[in-house]
This record gives sequence, structure tokens and C-alpha cells, in this order.
Amino acid sequence: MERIKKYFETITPLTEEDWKVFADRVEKRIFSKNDFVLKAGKRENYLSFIEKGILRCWLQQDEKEITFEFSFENSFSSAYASFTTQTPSEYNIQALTDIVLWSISYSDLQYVYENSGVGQKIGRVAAEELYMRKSKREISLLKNSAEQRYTDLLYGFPKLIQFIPLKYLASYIGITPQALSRIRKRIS
Amino acid sequence: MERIKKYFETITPLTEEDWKVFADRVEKRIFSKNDFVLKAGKRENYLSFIEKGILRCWLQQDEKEITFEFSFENSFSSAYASFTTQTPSEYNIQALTDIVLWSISYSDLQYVYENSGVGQKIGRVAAEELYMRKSKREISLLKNSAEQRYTDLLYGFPKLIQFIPLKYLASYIGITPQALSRIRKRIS
DNA sequence: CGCCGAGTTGAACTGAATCAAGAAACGTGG
DNA sequence: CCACGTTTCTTGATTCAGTTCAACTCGGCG
Repeated sequence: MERIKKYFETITPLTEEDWKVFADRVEKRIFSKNDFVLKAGKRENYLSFIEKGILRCWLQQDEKEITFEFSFENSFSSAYASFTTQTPSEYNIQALTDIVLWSISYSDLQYVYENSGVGQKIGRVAAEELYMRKSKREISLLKNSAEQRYTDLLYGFPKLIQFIPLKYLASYIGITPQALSRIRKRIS
Repeated sequence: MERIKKYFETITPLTEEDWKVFADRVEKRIFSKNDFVLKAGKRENYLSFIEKGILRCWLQQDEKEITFEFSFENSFSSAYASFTTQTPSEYNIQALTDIVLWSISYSDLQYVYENSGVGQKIGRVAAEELYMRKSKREISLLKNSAEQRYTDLLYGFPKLIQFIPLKYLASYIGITPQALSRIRKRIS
């Protein structure tokens, strides 16, 4: 929880009052490796801060899974489109490791927005950051080769390689596991 | 301007007071076809609503241009990362047609955020919408073929085809102009 | 010990890139 | 308003990165 507060404070000064409005509404949720935190078709009811573990977002496309996001400790995770519009999620969120989350429900977050002096601002800045992350990803998908994207991951998140099965990395990069296996061989 | 007000009102009720704080700080800006609204390396100073015309966002990658976004009438446009962080933009924004914008400067927008009752909320919801748009784009780049992306554009924005040169569409889709020319031939 | 999923490797195939040349469209100045 | 030059689009031939299908290896686990 302390981490969340620190993050909020990078955005705007926080009174004890402000923090309490939020903190009182957060609940701890625990998942085991391979559990579904959210299943496609269900409505996302939580915005969650990851205290421990790695999550994977993916969707089914015909025969194969498409992995498009990994979420790590000390960051937020949610099926954000489903959460903000309160409609069924198009994708799954699954635990790659054992997981500890601090979650706030949709209705509680609306309460925070309306009753904390800084809720809207934190929400705005957080959404802006999410947007910029996706924008970078878009550019990467358009301008880099699969090999470039893989080496970017290697340097950017060295931990990934130990914890995330190759087949999920391959999907995230946008290629098949076989192709990534060959790239790996080529550059090592 | 009326259009902007309508958009804001889809997000939250607006007093005349709220609207005035914003509207008083908006300036009209006019560009001719092919003008640069923003050059890479410059800091983005405006968040703009497009009253008339189409904008194209692109960046230079080695020898070639990568087009990653088109912005249309009645929507907002900005080099958002540059704008929110007030650092130099990595990309260009250029006029595909003659353009009329309603723009608000960075410092004026900060004023609106702090001095209008609904500024932060509108900002939050707008940023959330931008985020969801980019998320959809990411999925499209991962799961669809180039041909699928092209036909999606055809059905989603039939007007595009008349106004936007094929080479920019090709880049947006993630392929070369030659490849798009062949796809076009194949499906017609 | 045997099974199963993950990763590797090979061979054939495919969509798109690249290089190159010609046709069409566009805009600019006379 | 036409003529010319430039840019954009098309088409062909070749190359290449990645897919697909298939067989095999390896490591973990009942």
C-alpha cells in the first residue's frame, strides 16, 4: 500500500484525508499461478495494484492465443476498457506467478473520484501514462523488426526472460514460438 | 466551438462558468495543406480540436516515414506525450488538407484543470478514451493481417480513401505502398 | 518410469520487402 | 489553361522474414 501512496504523491500532494478515502476502499486479493484474475466475457470490476507477481493479458483469436501485455510488480493492472465502460472484457488476465493485488472496485473508485480532492487528477495523469505506454508500443510494432522488439525486451526487462515462457514472449512480439526460437539462436 | 462543448457535455454536466474558463483560453489556428502543425524536435504547446480537415502524425525512421495516426474533424489532436511532459516531440503533425483548429496552450490548460470544477474529470475521461483507442490499434496490429487492417479502414472510414494518399495508408497499416497496391488490386 | 508441455530444428511455403521501371495524377509556372 | 516536371501509383522479378507442418529433445512431475 505504501507503494501506491508514493506513486500518487509523484502526481500530486496528498492529504491524509485524500489518502484515507482511497485506502479505506482497497481490498487485498490473492491468486495462484495460472489462476484467471479475469476471464474474457466477464465484466472487470477492479482496478488493481500488483504488490507481488506478473500478470499476462491475452485473447483468443481463432486457434491461437494473442498475448499483448505483461504487468509487473508496483504497477496497476485492469481490463481498463471493460472497467471504465463496465462492459464485458474481450480478453483474459491470468497469473504467470503467484499474485498479491490491492484492488478497488468500480463503484468505490467512482466514489473516490467524486469525494477526494485529487482523485480526478490522479486518474487523469495515470490514464495519460497508460496512453503514452501504448503509443510507444504502437510505434515499436510499426517500425521495428521482430528481432529488434525481442532485443528491446531483453534490455528493457531482463527479468522477463526468466519468468515468462518463450511462447508468450513470441506472441507479444507478434511472431510464432518457432520464429522466436530461431531469433534467439541467431543472436546468442 | 459548439462541438467541443457538446463533447464535454457527454462527459459531465457543464456550468456556463466551467465552459467560460475553457472557452476564453482557446485560440483559432489555420494551416494550409502540407503545412507542419508540429515539427519533430519541437515542444508541443497545444491541445487542439479539429474543426476542419485531416491531420497526419508521422516520424522519420532511417530512410522512410512511418505514419501512425490520422486525426479527423471533430476530434482532438496533439503530440500528447510531448504536450503532457513538455519535452520535444518525436514526431511530426502535418496537414493533409487545409485545416482549422481550436487550440489551448499547455499553461492555459493547466489553469483550466485547476480552476474549473470539471477540468480534471474531462481530462481523465478524454485520456481514457485515447488509451482505449490505442489499445484497439495494438490488438489490430497483432491479430489482423495487413489486408484485414485495410478492409477495416475501408469500412470504418470510407472517406479516408478519397483524401489520404495510398502511401500514407500503407505506412499506417504497416506495409509498403507496393504491397498495399497489390492488396487493393486483389480485393477489387 | 512414462507422460506431457515447452522448446528446438528442419523443410516447404507464403506474404511482404526490395529493386526497378513504366504509367498516371498532380501542381506550378508560363 | 496548358505543358512540363515531379510525385504517386502500379506492375514485375527477386529475395527474405516469418509461417506452417512435422519430428525430435528436454525437463518436470505424477
